[in-house]
This record gives sequence, C-alpha cells and structure tokens, in this order.
Amino acid sequence: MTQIQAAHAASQKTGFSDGSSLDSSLEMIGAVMNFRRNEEIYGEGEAAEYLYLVKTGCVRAYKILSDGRRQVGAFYLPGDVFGIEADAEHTHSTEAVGSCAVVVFKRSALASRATGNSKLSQLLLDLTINELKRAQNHILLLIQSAQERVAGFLLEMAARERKSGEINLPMSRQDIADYLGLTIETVSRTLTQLENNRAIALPSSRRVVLRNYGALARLNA
Amino acid sequence: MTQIQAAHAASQKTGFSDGSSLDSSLEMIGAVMNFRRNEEIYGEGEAAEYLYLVKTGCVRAYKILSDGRRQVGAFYLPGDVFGIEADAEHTHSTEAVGSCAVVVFKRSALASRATGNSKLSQLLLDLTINELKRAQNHILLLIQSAQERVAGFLLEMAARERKSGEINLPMSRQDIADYLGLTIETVSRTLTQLENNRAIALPSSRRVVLRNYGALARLNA
DNA sequence: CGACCATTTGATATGGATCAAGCGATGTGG
DNA sequence: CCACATCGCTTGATCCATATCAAATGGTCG
Repeated sequence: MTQIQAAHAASQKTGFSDGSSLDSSLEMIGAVMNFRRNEEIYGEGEAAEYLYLVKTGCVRAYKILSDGRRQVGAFYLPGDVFGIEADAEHTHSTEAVGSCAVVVFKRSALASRATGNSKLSQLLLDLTINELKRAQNHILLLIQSAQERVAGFLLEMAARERKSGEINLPMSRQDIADYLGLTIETVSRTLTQLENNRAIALPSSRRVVLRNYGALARLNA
Repeated sequence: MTQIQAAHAASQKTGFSDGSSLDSSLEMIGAVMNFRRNEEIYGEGEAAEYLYLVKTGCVRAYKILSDGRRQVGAFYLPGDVFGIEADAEHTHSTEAVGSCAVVVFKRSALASRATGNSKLSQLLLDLTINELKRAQNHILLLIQSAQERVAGFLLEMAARERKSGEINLPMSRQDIADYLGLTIETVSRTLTQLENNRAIALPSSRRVVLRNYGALARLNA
C-alpha cells in the first residue's frame, strides 16, 4: 500500500465521510509553505507541534551521526504525511530535496476537523503504524546485499510513484546511498549492473525504466 | 527510556490513575501463558487481535526471507508489550527465546479498563511510537560497522536490563547476529575484540560486564 | 564557452563472510 | 560417576563484496 492509499484509507476509517481525501481535508486546515532545495523544514529535537503533508516535491528525513555520517531515514513524496515520527520531539531533521510545497498544521488543529478526540487518535495511530511499517521495511533492506538494497529501493519508489514502468528520482545518488547504507559509488555501480542485466534502463541519471520487474522482485526479500 | 519506563509513562498519561503500573493493570485483564524455548507465540500474517506483555523470559520477533535468511526485528524483555507492530495482521512472527511467561489480552479488552475510547487510543499510540523509535534506532545500528553494531546492541541491552554494569543475554549468538545483520562468527570475534580492548568482560558467553562504558558509547552514533 | 557539480568508471584496499576446525559446557546412556 | 554425543561458541585461514582513493565524463547554469 502506498502512503497515498494509506492516507485515504485512514481518512475513510476515521470519519472524513464527506468523500474527501485526507490531504484535501488537511489542506483546508493548514497553511501551505514553500521550501527551496536543501532548506530545513524542522530539526531533530525540536518540539513536534506540527504535522506536514507533502503537496509537491520531495522531503528527506535524516540524522547526522557524531562522526559526520548521515543517515537518511525516509523520503516523503506528494500525499505523504510526515512529522508523526515522534511524541514530544522530532527524532529526525527534515529538508526539502528539491523545491517543494507542504501543508503545515498543528496537531491540535486536527481535533476540530475530526468528530471527537478518538477519531483524531485513530488517525494519528494509522499514520504512525504506516511509518512503523516503512521503518520495518527499511530494516529489511539494510540487512541485504547492495543489489538487493538498490532493487528494493527502486521497487519501493515505483510502488509509490504509481506510474508503473518509469520512475523519476527526485533525490541524488548521495541521498540514496545514505538511505541504503552504501556509498555513492556502490549505488552508481549497482545501477549500471542492473542496466547491463536488462533489469532497468537509465535514460538519464534521475530516470529509471523498469524493464524486468520480475528480476528486480527476485532480488527482493 | 526503557520499555518499562515507557509503559509506566504511558499508563500515567492515559489515566491508570490508581497508581498501578501498566503491566499490573494489564495483568488483571489477561491470561498468563507459558511458552517453551523456541515455541511460536504467533506467526507473521496472523490476525492481530491480541497484545502481549512479557512477564518473564525473552521473546524474539522475526521474519524469514524468501532465501531462508532470518531477520530478527526485536527482542522483548519483561515489562515490554509486543504485538502492536501491526494493524490488521502481524508483520513478524514471534517465538520464546527461552521459556517465558506472557500476559495475553484482546486489544478490545483494553477498552473496558481505560475510561473512554480515546484513552485506549492514546495508549496504543504511545506503544506504537515506542516501537517506531526502537525501529529507528535499529536502522541506525544497521548502517554502522560491526563493532559499532555490537557496542550499540550491548548498550541497548544494558539500558533495558537496568542493572547497570552487568548484562545477562538471554539470546544466542545467532539471534544477535540475525538482529544486527552480521554472522555469528563476526559477533563472536567482535565481542572478543571488545574484551581485548578492556571495554567489556565476558565471564561466560551469556554474561557481559561493561568495563568501559565510555569506550562503548564512543563507538555509538 | 567555461566553471561547477553530479555521476560514472577504474584501481586498490579492507572489513566481514565463508569455510573449516577446535573447544567447552551440558546432558544422556552405560 | 564416567564416557561420549551434542550444541553453542570461539578461533583460524581464505575469499569476496563493498569501501576507498582517484580520475574521467557529462550535464547545467552563468
């Protein structure tokens, strides 16, 4: 299930019964903000008063380790909600990957839309469970080989982009490397290997055509 | 914060105001079940009607990949609640590491204890956020070197065991290896390295004395 | 056109996996 | 109570996947 689908499902289950999607509901109660490439949205450790819905562009959540290494925990695409990965404080910093627009709203503002507090809690729970599943899937990727990680990443992106066949990668090789726990060189080499195996085509470095879905899926857990 | 503390905090926040801890509250509404070493508690994909509270022993949550590799997602110790890592179905299988006792109760049974449904939702949300944080920490471990992973694992266990200084490992080297994405040989070698560095002592293979906490912490993110 | 940045490609080094053997503790049958 | 089998752990030797170091290529923007 993609995040968009999850959000819709969550809105169904939680009483947005006017037929509107979660994102259009939230859009009405929040302000749209625009961020430029690499601009910080919030920092790790900040109070987590707000939730965010990606309208356009892509957001990365990351941590910097004491020795300077960077760990990218997630990428958020249009329709994804982020900022839920916390109770009192955010556990990651977030930045715009490229220029992007997000809807920002106070957690507490949700209460006025949902009929009764339990609906709000249910929505937050659904979103958190989604985030947990994403993290569990990420863990699964990280115990595998470089080929398996890259294939898994491409399949994940393809599932989320929803235009089956071709993926547009908004993020750099370095972003992907830091997400997969690999180096930029290994990511690049692995992509060329997959291209040589006819599993994918790379019309440009940020576009990936899935040529042999089965071959990729076989590399996946 | 340990899971026990988290559970207590959760019970405070969610209205178990008679001063009892979460686990003793749950104990009253669930049945105690005993499991033998390696006995399955539930399987991946099963309906997730129940929640579980560890009374004694240790439980592992894991997945088996298509090629037979095993991924241990978490260890649960006394005071920990597990089974929340899911909405409709469990995302992992769970087994008793050694013989253990758990309190089992229906999710829905929580409602009768909590005063009003929102309290229940809040409790579930707190537990889920805790699980999410655990997963995020796990991700952080998996992008690091073998030494860093093992050191991080020991520190995590020490924090949870709460008898600072000495850790009792209920799980085998294979369990640890599958949790850390390493081989059993590498886990073993890394532990002996840490022993040679005077960071730990190993009175027996399942007992670890933390001799130089700072050295371990320096290996940690 | 030229400078800059992202990406690819190449050569080499290395950490952890793999293959293999030895060791120690625990339990079982004689 | 001892001899032996078994299991979990450690240690050793070698191999390989990925990191590291280095350079070339390509794409973008002033």
